[in-house]
Amino acid sequence: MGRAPCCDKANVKKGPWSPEEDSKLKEYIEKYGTGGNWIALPQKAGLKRCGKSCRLRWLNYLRPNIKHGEFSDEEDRIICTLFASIGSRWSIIAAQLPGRTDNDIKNYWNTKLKKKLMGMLPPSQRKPPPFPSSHQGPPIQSQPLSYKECSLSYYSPTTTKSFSGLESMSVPLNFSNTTTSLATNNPSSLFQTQESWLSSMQYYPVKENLLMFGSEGSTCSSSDGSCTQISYGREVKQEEMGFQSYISNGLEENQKFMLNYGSNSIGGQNVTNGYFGEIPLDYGIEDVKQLISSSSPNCSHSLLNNIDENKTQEKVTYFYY
DNA sequence: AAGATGTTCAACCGCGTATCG
DNA sequence: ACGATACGCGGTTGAACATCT
Repeated sequence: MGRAPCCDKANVKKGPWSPEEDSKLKEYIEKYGTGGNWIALPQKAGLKRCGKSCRLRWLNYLRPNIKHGEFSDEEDRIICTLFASIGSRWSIIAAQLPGRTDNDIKNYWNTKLKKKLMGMLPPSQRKPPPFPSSHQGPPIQSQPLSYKECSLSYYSPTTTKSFSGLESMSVPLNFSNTTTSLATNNPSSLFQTQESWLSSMQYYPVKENLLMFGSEGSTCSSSDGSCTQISYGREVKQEEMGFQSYISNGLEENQKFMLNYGSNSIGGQNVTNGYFGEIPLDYGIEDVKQLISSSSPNCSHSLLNNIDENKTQEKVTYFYY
């Protein structure tokens, strides 16, 4: 049995918004706010629209300070770098780009940026060998690496279940310059990009179980105007922890390094999309990482190098473990 | 000029999660 | 604790427009 519809589909208008509808919605929200209830809003505002439709229209088009038009090179860099790091977490990426919406960024990525990146590669590399995805073929690591062997891996302190579909995360990140082996099609590039990405970040222990990425001071924006950027302490909303990483034992002997891109689970067990789940794009995250690491220095290299110089230096990211 | 093909982007859909009673 | 409801997110669709043949 399916979920109950959020509104009476028969009595709501669909399709493009008319200028009249736009002004009705805008006027109402500017006057009364959303009231925290999008479902009831259209009726109050005199609109024959679904609440979700109103919300989307407001967030993606009508709300103040929305930026339309071309993306700057700087924005390109941020998008590429974040995509390489966290995958298609568009709302998080949007939070780093004031005035841009997740929908905008998603569209921009899918229609332009992906192709732009591909164009930077030499022809022989434009279609990299398919990275073993989570749903095709055997896992990269059928046997979990020991923590000594694999300093970057998914780690769940609470479960011994296998990480089906997540094995692609078991990429060694060699902080201590020990040699490692990895069964990927292109381990060196992976390794290189993982390392270059992480080394491009500033990270340092703040407290015993807390690492801080970036630098101090933080402002943020997101598609709904709330602050969803990274995280701000243990009391942050769940959604703000979407970018959380649990890092343990990554920087010292006997330490384990773990990133968790899952929004709600230690060890990433509930990750269903984004980095380690389905990767529907023609060029997945690993491809992008490779692109970023291997394309021309004056462009792609700066993607990684400039991110913290220009943007994330203004951000602060706490990672609990 | 006209049809075919490609591109863009606003909007929709369904799912996971948070919140509330 | 549990079910109902609402929100937010990411993937997908399709109409409008642009470019090609």
